[in-house]
Amino acid sequence: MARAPTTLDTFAAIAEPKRRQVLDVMAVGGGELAVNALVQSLGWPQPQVSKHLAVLREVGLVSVRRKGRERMYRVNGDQLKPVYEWAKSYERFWQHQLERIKGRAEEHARRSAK
Amino acid sequence: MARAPTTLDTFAAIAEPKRRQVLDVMAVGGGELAVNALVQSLGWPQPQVSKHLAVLREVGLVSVRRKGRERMYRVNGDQLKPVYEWAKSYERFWQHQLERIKGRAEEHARRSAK
DNA sequence: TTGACATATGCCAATACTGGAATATGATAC
DNA sequence: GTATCATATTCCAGTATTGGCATATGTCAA
Repeated sequence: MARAPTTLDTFAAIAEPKRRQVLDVMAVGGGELAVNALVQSLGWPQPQVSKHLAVLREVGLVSVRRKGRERMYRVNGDQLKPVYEWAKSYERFWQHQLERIKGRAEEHARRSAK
Repeated sequence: MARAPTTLDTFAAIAEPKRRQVLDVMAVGGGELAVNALVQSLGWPQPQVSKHLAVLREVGLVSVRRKGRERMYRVNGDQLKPVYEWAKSYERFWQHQLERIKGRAEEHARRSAK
């Protein structure tokens, strides 16, 4: 057996740093952006941009609209809400700084001892 | 050329559904949990649990403490804050969606009232 | 020491993901 | 029609990741 579910979901989609970058550029743009505009902004090969957009589209993180021979992409933030909610449910855990420091020190000691 | 950066970061760590499950069980527990307790709760083979814990440890999502021959794991929610912040920065994109739904509902109500 | 318990690690096979280049599709303009 | 622009898709190679099993490490108890 092998690589597990790989359910192509939102979490998997945003695991790729480049995909987050794509979303970030689109967010700054605010409205719609053509693929070419993204290619310009990001400086990546066009097929690479298109492929990342395809993944984002499949999980519903972006939506597309045809406009002449261009395709206008728009962020669909809706799909990020579950991520937000999930992370937020751990809010109570990010206040115990003493605990964190202690844990890190132990981890470091463990690794150095090897 | 291959599988890209794969910078083993927080986003990649939580991309695995099972890893989120591990965190969720630990969060419900509230405090510390031994590996065996996780194995019991999850019903997975022990090596699998240990390996997922190792990944979570490497990115700092959990911390470990020795207690006799057990290892007590604890959620380190601190590392989830960046995820929370990033998703939150897209808040306006899902509020926008809400506005649109609200607008449509009002429109519908107005038409029904006629 | 020996043995049992708790956890981590190493090795392997299978797979799925990414980037790259070439090519296909689709739409406009001439 | 043909040429050109904009974007998507296909095929490929390389690699990272996962699960499964076996085994190693580490700790306590008798």
